[in-house]
Amino acid sequence: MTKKIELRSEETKRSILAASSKLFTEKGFSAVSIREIAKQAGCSHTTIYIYFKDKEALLHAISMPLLEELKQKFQHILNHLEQPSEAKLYEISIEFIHFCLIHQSMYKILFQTQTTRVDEKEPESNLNKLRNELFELLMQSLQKSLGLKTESEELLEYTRIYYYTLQGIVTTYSFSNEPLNQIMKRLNTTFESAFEVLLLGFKQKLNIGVD
Amino acid sequence: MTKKIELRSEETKRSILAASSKLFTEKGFSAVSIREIAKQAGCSHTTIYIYFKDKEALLHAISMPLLEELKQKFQHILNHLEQPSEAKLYEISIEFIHFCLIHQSMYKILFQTQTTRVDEKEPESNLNKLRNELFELLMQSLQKSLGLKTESEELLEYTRIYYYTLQGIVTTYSFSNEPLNQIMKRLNTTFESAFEVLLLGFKQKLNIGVD
Amino acid sequence: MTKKIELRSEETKRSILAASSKLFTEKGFSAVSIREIAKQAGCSHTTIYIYFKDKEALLHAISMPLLEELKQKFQHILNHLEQPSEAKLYEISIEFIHFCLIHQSMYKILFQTQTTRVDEKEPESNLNKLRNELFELLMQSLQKSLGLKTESEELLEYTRIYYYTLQGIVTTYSFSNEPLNQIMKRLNTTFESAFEVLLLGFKQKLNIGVD
Amino acid sequence: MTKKIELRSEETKRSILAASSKLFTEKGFSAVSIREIAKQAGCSHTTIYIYFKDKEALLHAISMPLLEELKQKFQHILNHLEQPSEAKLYEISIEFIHFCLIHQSMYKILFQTQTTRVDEKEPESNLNKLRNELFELLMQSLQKSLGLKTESEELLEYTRIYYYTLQGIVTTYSFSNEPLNQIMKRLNTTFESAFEVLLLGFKQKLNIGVD
DNA sequence: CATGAATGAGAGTTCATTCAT
DNA sequence: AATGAATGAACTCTCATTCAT
Repeated sequence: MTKKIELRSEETKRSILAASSKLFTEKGFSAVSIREIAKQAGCSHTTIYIYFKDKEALLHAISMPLLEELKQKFQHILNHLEQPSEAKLYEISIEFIHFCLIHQSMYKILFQTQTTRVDEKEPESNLNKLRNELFELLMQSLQKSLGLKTESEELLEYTRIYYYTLQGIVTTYSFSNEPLNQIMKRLNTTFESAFEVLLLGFKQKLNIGVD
Repeated sequence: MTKKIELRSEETKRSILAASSKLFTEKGFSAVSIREIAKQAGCSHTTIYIYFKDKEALLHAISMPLLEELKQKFQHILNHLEQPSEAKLYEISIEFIHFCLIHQSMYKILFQTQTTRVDEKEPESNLNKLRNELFELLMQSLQKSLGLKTESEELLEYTRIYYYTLQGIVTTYSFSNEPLNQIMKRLNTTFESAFEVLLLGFKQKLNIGVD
Repeated sequence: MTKKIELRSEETKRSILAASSKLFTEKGFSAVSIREIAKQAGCSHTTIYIYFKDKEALLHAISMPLLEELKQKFQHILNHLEQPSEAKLYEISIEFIHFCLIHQSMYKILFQTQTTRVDEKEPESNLNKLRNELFELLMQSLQKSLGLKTESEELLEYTRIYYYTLQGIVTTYSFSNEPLNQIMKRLNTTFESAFEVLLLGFKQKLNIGVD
Repeated sequence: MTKKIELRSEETKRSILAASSKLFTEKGFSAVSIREIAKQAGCSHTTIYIYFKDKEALLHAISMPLLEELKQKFQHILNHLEQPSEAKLYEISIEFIHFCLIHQSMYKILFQTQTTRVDEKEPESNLNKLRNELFELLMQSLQKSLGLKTESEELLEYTRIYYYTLQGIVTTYSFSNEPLNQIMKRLNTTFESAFEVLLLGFKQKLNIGVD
């Protein structure tokens, strides 16, 4: 009996999450109204308030699985693919860019929002934790590409630089109206070049430092 | 006689601009209401409509001088400072980052908004023009640092890459709550390193290409 | 359970319709504000937007039943009354004039507004359809009074002329401040005469045409 | 000295009147703003308030000359044209219809508004006086066409009926979006027919009455 | 668990009008 | 005589949210 209800409840919650995810991604957080989400989710707008304190809580609930998904992609590339380290780094990077451009309007929230709400401890720190994990994976990949020691100062620094460039690319291309495919194509050549430049720079700088 | 009035009018307009500038910067464009601006400016909200067609017009009126100011800083560094090219590029970059972080929430509008309003030609294209000019100045500075030919393909590509990194840094640090001074300090070491890496990378890649 | 709620909802909707109807009739469409309606209806102004998309939708919701009612009166006179055709025509006409004068300020909307909104097909075309049906009934009545063929050119023309005169009477008397009863009385003699003149004219013209 | 100023003043007033007249005619009274008039008149909107108490006063100041103009056309047709009486009546009628359709949006004010404002005695009664004079001229023309006695009861009644039809035609065609030329063409055949019908009816009724 | 009903706050914008000059 | 500056009231409409059921 109760199980049935619980199941239904779960389902409703999931459909709300799916709807918000879709809409936020398409139109951006503040451009989507609660009623719109409810309509898409096939429930009343009041129902949303049963599961989520407010609009922002909903947002955070969405962010997690998205980032989780990205993390798994990263891990898969790192662990299950038979490729040289650099190729893996390249692939991870493209994956990251692609992911950010797909979730254009969520992007800001996913990567840039300060997790301010301290009252509800858990969800925020979790989000932060995930972000850090993604960064760690990127670092790990860069480390292998450059043959650096695991915990060196340089590694952290270089990863940051690398990460900035990725972010910069995303922000720049974020506001184009072209379809994603085209953007990714146009972007590919530029990124390839950027990738080369950065790796060359890193290596060169390491050599100099050694001297 | 009339001068007094004109002066008062000018003052009102200025106070509106100052208020909007402040508020937009603090809270972002759409989070600020016309009435809020009026209160801050010390006038009625209808008065704003005397001077500016609508909210967006107000925004553009603010954007232009800001970018103009930045452009002049760029030009000053490029033309009037006695420094090696690389030092100039470095300084321009820091200036750019600093500027973007000061105008945090305006940033998006200043650099990332598609200029959609095509009906009224002037204001928008002017904004775009300014943006391009800023990019040109950056390109020019990079060109001199790398000793490249003025219109080479590589130059454009490298400038893009360089610009991405700047953007990336800005976006990353944009959402910190630290005071600007501290951010700039923290950021300085990282950027110094990034700067080195990029230039090394560019040069290396040019050499390889030559071979 | 739910029935109670539904009933309340229905009641609210009805009270909104009643209020708008009253106010529009008294003061004219654009002179009435949504908040005014809400106050009269005893609800918040936002509630109105729950039931009606916007002000215009509200207007149409009012118009339809009114015209429907008039149409039924027409039909009742035509079909259920034992009277000579001319008497029926006379009665229909008086009914029409009466109706228009009761709904003074709605009059313009009911009969004269171009139905511009083409995007949402239904409501508008329905209104137009109703208008045409009323005209058809009038035509039918005139046809029987004159003994004309159903689809003749003359019939259409004469109905137009007849309709103009009705409209003219309404417009003329529309702006008097007298109570409706008195107007109708004053108007009666004049209309009786107009009725005679027109019918005589029509018949005479038909005879001449025949010769 | 003073004369020059007075002249200028007169001129300003005239330009305001001209502007309002044009705009009211084009867009209707309430759709025109004071500022719009001022712009068209080439003066400040505050200037308007020097000459006219408020928007409505402006409206009444415009009405008079317009009606005056129409009256003169009527008189010209009646007195200076060499045509049979019926032709003159026809022409007057067409003139009337034409006038009303040109001044579409003023129409309501010109012919239908109750002159309520009693505080300023003069202008209103003048407007009413003019309206009556126009009606008188129409009556006079009809009287000659029917060969009736000047002050007969029938004449008044028939003129009313005739006037209703004119009004009805105007109201009906008022809301078309076609250009005036086309409307007048379409309207011509219908009116010709209506004219015939009415005159035939009048004459017939007179004959019957005599018998 | 879920919902329709209802709301207050607030958004941008326009208006006729007044005041000081 | 004429004006630019400035205002308050009002407009339609949207929103996130709460309440009673």
